[in-house]
Amino acid sequence: MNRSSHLDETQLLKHISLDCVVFGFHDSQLKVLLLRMKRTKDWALPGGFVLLDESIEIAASRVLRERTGLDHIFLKQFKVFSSPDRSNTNPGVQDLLDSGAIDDSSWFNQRFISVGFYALVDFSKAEPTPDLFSDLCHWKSLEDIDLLILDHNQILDKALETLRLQLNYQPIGYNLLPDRFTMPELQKLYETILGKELDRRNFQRKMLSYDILCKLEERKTGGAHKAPFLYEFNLENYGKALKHGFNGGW
Amino acid sequence: MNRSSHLDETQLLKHISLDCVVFGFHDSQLKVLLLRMKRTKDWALPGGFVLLDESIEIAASRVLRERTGLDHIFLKQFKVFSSPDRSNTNPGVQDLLDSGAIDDSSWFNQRFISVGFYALVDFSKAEPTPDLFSDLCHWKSLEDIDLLILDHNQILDKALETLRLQLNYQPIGYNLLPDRFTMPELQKLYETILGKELDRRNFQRKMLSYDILCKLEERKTGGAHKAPFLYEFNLENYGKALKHGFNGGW
DNA sequence: TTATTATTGTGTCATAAAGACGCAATAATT
DNA sequence: AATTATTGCGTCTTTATGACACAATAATAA
Repeated sequence: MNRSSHLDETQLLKHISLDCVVFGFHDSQLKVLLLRMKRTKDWALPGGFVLLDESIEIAASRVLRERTGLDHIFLKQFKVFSSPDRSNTNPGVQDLLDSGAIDDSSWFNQRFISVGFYALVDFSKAEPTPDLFSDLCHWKSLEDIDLLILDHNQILDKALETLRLQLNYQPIGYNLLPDRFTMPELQKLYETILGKELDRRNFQRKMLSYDILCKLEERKTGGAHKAPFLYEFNLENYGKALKHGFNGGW
Repeated sequence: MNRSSHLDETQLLKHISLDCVVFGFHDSQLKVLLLRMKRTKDWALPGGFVLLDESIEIAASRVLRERTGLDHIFLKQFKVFSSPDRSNTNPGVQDLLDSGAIDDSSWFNQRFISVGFYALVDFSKAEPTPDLFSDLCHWKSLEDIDLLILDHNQILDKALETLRLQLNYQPIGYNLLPDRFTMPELQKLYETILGKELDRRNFQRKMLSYDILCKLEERKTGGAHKAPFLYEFNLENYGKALKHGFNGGW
């Protein structure tokens, strides 16, 4: 999908699509970017197709640029969804066609194999923007999400599972938090992703041991209690940690 | 690809292929299954295409069944390779066409996005079998592999990287070793995958702590020295470990 | 202005995991 | 029967994790 008002199918690779699970963090909640389909009002993950001269990664970052206004988003493939009947589950392609939500049946009627990506973005910087087929683009809290079109619930679940796994061997936060943040904020992010509470003091000890944080002189005032220090990521070490991973194991 | 003598392109999903990095373990070495192209004698990873009614996983297991004679192989997607010029690297599609290695130019001339899988198989049980386009199917030691067609070197490297990562949070061995094995054999497998030596006693302690092994009464005789005990995997716990993973971290 | 309150900064102690290494037992070979 | 390389099992030290104590403090309430 591009910014123009219609799909130029001749420029797209057939049978291949991509879907993005875009995570943001706000009000101590994990949010996901969703689109509402114009006519059926069904909700869907942002997605798109691959131009003839694009890699799938380039296509995904183009789609995300269109949906969020952001460039250089953290983006990772996590699974290919290819069940031959994936277009017939939940509100499926036939429902969308029947309802008129999709007017270009020849393109959408083909079988698609979809590459799932998850993305981590700074909630405060993204500007949610609908695509050609949707009238709304919104952040939704995980618990507020029910039925999505096609196999998008499955895609979302798998993305979350992958994100939780990633937490165990890679640093997270740089892409989801503002540049400067407090230790409690970082901890809350981890707790939200994991879905469980962590000990404040042990969390800080472990996080500091990774050597990816810079403690600033400044504190974050305005809260109702003792002002916590601000931190920022040490990008050099953060990058190394991303590359090499924590928890070697062996 | 199927067992018949030609490709029935009408039954295949266009633009989509899959490539498998099949790992085996033999003589204390990690091996990978490779095909030699009929005319160019270039080496390639086993791969194939997706039938109209198949998921990509089903297609991959079909391909592996054809290449190894084995069913229910451990198989995992690890990355999609989609660079628009991937068919023009190394010995690329054009070279294959020029040399006559491929006679069906209309099918192979399209752009493919390839889903990379890695597989773990019991070396002793597999029966390497060439496909339509190859005259040899062989196990090759990692260090003996040089230039492969297309982006297959890149695919192989990424598979190995993924396998090493997997070692840190999942059990490995059931798919690569015979049913009964000794602790030194299991250790050697880990050392080979990781490319480094491990302390014998610490390895055993850690491995036993996972509670996925059953120590048998019997020992493996025939070696030149003290006979080591035989072990087998406790499949129930092994399955749980696969599902839940080691090294929680948080 | 002072007391209150919830939260933050820092530290301790007990337990568990990981790393380094010692030594006797033993299966085939000399 | 002695030799040799390897295995089984253990110890000691260091590091990481889990659970919790207590003083400091920023906004708010009295």
